[in-house]
Amino acid sequence: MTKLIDVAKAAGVSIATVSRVLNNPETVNADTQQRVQQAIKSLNFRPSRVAQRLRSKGGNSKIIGLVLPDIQNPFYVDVIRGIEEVMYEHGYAAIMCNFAQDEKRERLYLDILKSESIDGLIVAPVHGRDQKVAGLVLSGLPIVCIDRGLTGVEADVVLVDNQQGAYDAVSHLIKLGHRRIAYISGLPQIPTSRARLAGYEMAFRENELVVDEELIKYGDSKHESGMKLTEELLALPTPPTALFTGNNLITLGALETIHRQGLKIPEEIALVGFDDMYWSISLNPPLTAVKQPGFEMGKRAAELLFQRIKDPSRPTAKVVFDAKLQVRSSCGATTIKTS
Amino acid sequence: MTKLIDVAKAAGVSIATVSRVLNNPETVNADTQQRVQQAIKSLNFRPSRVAQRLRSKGGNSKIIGLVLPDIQNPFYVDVIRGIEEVMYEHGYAAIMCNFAQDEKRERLYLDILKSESIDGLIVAPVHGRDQKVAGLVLSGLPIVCIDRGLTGVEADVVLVDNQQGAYDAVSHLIKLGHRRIAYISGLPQIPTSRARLAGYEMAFRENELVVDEELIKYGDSKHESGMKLTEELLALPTPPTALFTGNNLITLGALETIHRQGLKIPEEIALVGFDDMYWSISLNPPLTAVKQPGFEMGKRAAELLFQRIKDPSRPTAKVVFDAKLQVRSSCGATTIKTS
DNA sequence: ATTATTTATGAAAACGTTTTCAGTAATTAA
DNA sequence: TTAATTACTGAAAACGTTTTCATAAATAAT
Repeated sequence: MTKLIDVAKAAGVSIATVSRVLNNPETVNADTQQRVQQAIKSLNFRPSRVAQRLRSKGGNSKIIGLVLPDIQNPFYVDVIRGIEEVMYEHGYAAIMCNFAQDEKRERLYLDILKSESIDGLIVAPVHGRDQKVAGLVLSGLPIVCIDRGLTGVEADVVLVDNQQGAYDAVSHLIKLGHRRIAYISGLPQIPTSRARLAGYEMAFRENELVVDEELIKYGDSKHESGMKLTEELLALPTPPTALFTGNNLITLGALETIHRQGLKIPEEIALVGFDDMYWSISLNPPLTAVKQPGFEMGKRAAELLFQRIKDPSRPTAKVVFDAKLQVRSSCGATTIKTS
Repeated sequence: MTKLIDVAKAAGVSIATVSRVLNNPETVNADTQQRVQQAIKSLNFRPSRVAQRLRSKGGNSKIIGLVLPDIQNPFYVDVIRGIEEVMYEHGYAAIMCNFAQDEKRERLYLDILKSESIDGLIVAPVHGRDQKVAGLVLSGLPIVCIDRGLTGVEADVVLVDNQQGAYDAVSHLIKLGHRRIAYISGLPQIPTSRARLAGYEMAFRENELVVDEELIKYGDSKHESGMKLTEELLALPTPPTALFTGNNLITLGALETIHRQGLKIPEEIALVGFDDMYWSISLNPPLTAVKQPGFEMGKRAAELLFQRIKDPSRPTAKVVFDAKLQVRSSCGATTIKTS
């Protein structure tokens, strides 16, 4: 690795001058500058980011942390892509930490990131009262939360109106005549799970229907749990006529169980999922789903993070995107009216 | 941030001793050790990885780089999960770089990683003669290639027998009676695209059939290109009776086009894809596909990387996994025999 | 012509570790 | 009892930057 001193020698200046050419070119004489630039180019010099980070901490180490619950969920992949898009433009790199919905793992990653002296952090906290993340916010590290906010501490957050999205989905099912609508939730401690439940309940309330508690199931937001809970629901004495699934992976699990049991969608069981995928149209049947703009959310989060890195004292922002119902064919009118 | 000196003061020792307790506990007296450990705990001290990395370069900075072509492709997501699994066990973090099949972007990320003093790198090079990656290998950085090897330079590599996988897929179609089988390839410069083409051609040759060049299309390995090229194929005077798609995303694109045109699978057009997804069974129809064990590949790559970090001189390894055809219902017998 | 100001540069400290080297205290060998 | 090891520990250098401070040269002001 060529370093500052090599360039300095080649250009016949001190390392301070080389550093200045790199960071404050205007403070150095034009032809010295030229000589240094030349040396830099010919030696193909690139400053060590590690040394940079060690020396000048806070705000120009060009690396951020990314802490997400589940990289297997296409929604978060979209988020990552959005974040990466704007990171790349700024010459930033990201340390990716996938904590798989496991709080212990999240903690470990946060510790690592802390000791990596990152400039900032984008995180979807395990739950709203995540002390570890809250502590980092308080410590002054620029942080923006995505998908889920933090209660009790001020922090930027980018998310979707989950309650509204769920409400729309369930209302749609109700309008189609469904009355026994099950909700397969993700982990109950995740704020989005609760918000979506609230939307579900709101739809029932507004239609003067009562929710049957046995139709609400809690899982762990993964494919397997979607499969298993769907089995349980279908095994009920009076099974639901429609399913509202709490996220992407649950939806796919539910689909698998339904197909394995040879049930017809939507004739025998209707399905609406939270989270759309660009290939939802190719599912069997094309899936009706609530779409979150993951890519845009990621971009927005990254932009907010840069803003905060630049100006740590700016007031916190809460960006709420719309969740839009994409109607396809997985939830036609019910044949088994139960009202 | 509490640092070595704080712990040292609290324990009444020098920073050297604290460092030793951390790295070579056996060299320090038992009760001193205890005192230091106590101080570490009570101050909640964690060494700065940045300083560690700057000081002792090569092999214990606990961070690696991850350079992949397309995070949107579920195959790479599996790979990442596998890698992450073993990274996590070792307390390593990964800087994730998604170069989106763009060589310029790959180069920039590699430069960044270099100046981050990573311990090692797992990469799927843009193409076999990737000079940038080759240069890094030559420079002595521990590297393992995944999904695609490097020609002309010795490096560890983990991949799948692409030719065999493609051969199996196309043979299967031929056995079902198909003769006009199209191949939608990803970017031709990607080694896997070529290996899969070779498998395709081999299947034809072994069955004493000739390939019709107009049925081979090259795209950019993404969803859109899968859609577009499928349209082109279907618009042919005598369209193919079966499609072999070169990767995940192309398959989904093809599916979308086929559905939009209202064609029946497999009656009007059969489909076999390269890359399976765990939800392939929920597609319409359940997809027959060649499955790569992405998760295992990722784990293996990470293990190889650790081995090489420990012993940079060990001979390079080439790990070839099997690609297994998962037969589902997207490619029944053809009705339009053309032989 | 002298002083004050500006411009351009370098020397050296600092960031937080690891590691070498040397030295002291304790143990063993003679 | 003295010499030779051995076991611990600390001082200081090193990693590659950025930045402060001082200084020399050049310019402007008197």
